[in-house]
Amino acid sequence: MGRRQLWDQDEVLASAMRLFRQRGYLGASLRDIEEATGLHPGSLYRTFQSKDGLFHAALDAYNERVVQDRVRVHLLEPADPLAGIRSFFTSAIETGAEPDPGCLLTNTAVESFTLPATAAGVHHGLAVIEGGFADALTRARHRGDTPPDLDVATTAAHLLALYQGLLVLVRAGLPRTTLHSVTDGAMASIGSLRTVRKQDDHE
Amino acid sequence: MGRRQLWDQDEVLASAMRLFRQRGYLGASLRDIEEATGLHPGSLYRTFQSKDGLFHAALDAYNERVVQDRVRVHLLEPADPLAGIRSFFTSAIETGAEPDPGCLLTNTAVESFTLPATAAGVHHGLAVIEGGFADALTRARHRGDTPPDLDVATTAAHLLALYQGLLVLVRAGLPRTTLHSVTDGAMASIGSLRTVRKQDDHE
DNA sequence: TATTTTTGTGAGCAGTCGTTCAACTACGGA
DNA sequence: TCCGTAGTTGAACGACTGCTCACAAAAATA
Repeated sequence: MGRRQLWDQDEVLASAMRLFRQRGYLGASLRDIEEATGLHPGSLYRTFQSKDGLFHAALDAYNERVVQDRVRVHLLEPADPLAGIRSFFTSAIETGAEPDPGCLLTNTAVESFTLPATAAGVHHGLAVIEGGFADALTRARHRGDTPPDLDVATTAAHLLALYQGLLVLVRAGLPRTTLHSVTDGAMASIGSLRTVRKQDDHE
Repeated sequence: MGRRQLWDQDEVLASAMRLFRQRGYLGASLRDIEEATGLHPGSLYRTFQSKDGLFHAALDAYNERVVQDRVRVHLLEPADPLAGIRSFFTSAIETGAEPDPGCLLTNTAVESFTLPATAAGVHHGLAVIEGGFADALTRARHRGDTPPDLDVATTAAHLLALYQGLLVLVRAGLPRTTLHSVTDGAMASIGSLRTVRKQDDHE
């Protein structure tokens, strides 16, 4: 059935993902992509149709691999959900990369919000993170680690915003101490959001 | 002393600022800038030396006008500091512009972190916001609106991260209801951060 | 008025952008 | 072995990029 493909699609997407995280969509030229992936334009366009196509494939791969993995490891699986939430935050700070590539979702939301197909990918990734927070919070509540009337949904949205904000500050290059105090604030703020319904507040 | 300048520098910087907020640094071409400001390249380069130069001037103007104004109006001046903090958040949601241009600091931190001169401008703007939060929190504590042992510095960093995260979610185009619940979370979380050190806190 | 000094104008430069495509290479089936 | 098919290669395209500069226009000075 003809010649075999010489390259691995997962590897190529991983390289493209790395490049887009560091330089952004507009900042990564096709020459850069060529160098990073080792693919010549012909092969690239045969498979992904366009730069947009490659970007969306990379964004999907980011959601399916990086985001889902991180959510599973830190938010869904740990026996201690609150400790998991904390490690979810701290692991975003200590990436080791310099300069920090940040999160492709954050960067994409801010940079290329105009492309409509992109918005869907970003929304999906954010929803996965928010869902992970909600799951961890629900489990923490059942364990008695939070107030019983914790407003899980609102707290999950709150943590999502805090996490995205942390990634902005990471990207801005703020000192580690500041970033860690944001994590401390995130953990401390869990439990401050109760369901408003009946106020039976005793403490 | 020669011919007079026909254009107003503040107006030009305001137009450039608007364009950079919407499209980003890389997304705004010099032809776009020409159209937005009404300036021809010759005048632009005579005054600002380069596209970078114009961008930095626009970033400085953003810090000095937009950021400082917002901080003063919502965080420094209101008699009720907590209400001011709330309005600081909600006013970032209801901008009326579509799509929302977001915050030039957030966008710049994420997009063009490589340019070193840019980092200084971003850091400065973020510090102004954080300082505004700290001022409002201190005043709220003196009024008895927060626990007396509120950790002002950490809470200010916490609110800064939340605010930046909110701007990311705004830019991602999440529904208003989600954004408002982030604001609710921000307000509820104030007071959850106490000073850890065991000390004689009377005030 | 003539001269000097500053600013405005926009055609045009060299380089880069995303993209195409014709020639070439390797594989399966006849 | 030869053909049909799928994949690879890289030169080249028009459009666009940031930027320059020779020239025109207007104000201050002589």
